[in-house]
Amino acid sequence: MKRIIFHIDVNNAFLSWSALDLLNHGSKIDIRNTYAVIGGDEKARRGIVLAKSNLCKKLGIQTADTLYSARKKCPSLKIYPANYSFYKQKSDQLFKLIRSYSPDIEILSIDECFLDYTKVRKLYGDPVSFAYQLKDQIKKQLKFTVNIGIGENKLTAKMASDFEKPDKVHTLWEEEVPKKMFPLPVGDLYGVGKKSTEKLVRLQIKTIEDLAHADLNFLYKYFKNNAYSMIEAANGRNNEEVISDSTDPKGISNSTTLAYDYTSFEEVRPILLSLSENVAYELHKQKKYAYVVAVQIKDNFFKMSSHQMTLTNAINTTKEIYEVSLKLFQEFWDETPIRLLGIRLDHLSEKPAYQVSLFEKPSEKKENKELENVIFDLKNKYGKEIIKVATPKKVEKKYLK
DNA sequence: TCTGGGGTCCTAGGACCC
DNA sequence: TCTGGGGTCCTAGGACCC
Repeated sequence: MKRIIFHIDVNNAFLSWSALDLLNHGSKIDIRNTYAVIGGDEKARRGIVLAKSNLCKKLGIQTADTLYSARKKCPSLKIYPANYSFYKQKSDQLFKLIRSYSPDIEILSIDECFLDYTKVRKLYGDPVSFAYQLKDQIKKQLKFTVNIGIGENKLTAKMASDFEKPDKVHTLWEEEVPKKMFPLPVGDLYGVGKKSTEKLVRLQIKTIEDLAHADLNFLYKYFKNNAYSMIEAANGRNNEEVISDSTDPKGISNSTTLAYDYTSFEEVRPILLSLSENVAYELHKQKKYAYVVAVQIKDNFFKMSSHQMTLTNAINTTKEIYEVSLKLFQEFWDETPIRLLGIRLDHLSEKPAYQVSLFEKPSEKKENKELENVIFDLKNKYGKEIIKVATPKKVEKKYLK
């Protein structure tokens, strides 16, 4: 049986939502109709474009451009900071509205989801008219616009929502693939990024049509197992299911770009501590333990590297994560100046699988965990900022004892 | 005042085991 | 008296996504 899949995507999500936030706070202008971007803090070396208005897009400003280059393209550019907690509210409102029509939605990111229309078609009728109705209801109730793409699978639905914007409904049915998708540059295909595009173009594969008709054996030499799925996608074929039950995350990470390059272990320690605390808090919220701890470094040449360790017993406290990350850091840092530091937890488990070692005092361990549970529960109840680290030094002392 | 942060999935090579 | 082979786990890096 043929499926009908929707992909619903908020137009310029962060910028649209910030526009509402500003209007709520008495702004006279709607930044959606101006030369505006949402951008990071340049002084903190986070100066990139997170979202742009359509006017900016016309000037060639792209997401992830440096603000420096964006300003060159548009000297009168206005830059606004991101407001993630407000974005989360808007996102929740959007998914709640969509769920009121069907629980079968798969959330891809803060501003987009798939909806399997196949099962609710009998209730709501023609998919295209329903999509228009849904899009208009979102605009009316939530005051921002979306694009809705409709296809027989996730890939075509996703590609369709990316056609002309904003505030549009597009279909990409099987028979429309040659006309609507084949002429696009190969890099527009979902799953074909910068590196693959460069390689494909070198092989004279420039459009999605070129890729759709490419020889699998030939491409296999360059892309290995990815060659098959790339060709399938180019033909508009995909059989992934819409997965509505949100699956648990596979890992938890937290990283931070430093305001200047760090060159000493003393500078690094409090950062690792605070990263440890953040990931431990996330872990606590998910009631999980981690078997793998990794430390990530981006050096001042932008080279990323990481070092990880698999533990016999899964851990979950700040102290434990901090101790492991200190060890990992010391093992692999080659003293290159550091631009970014991160900690990632992997191989998460429901249980600690903890076996008390012969040489450990179990009571000490228990006390530490119980204290942290109290702290994290307070954070959950009253907000993350309720308990603040007094000074990194002091807390560090506590944890290192 | 140049380049974020949080994810997922895949691959290659080495260790280890039978 | 030249060095098997298959499976699994672990690590590091890379590509891609929003």
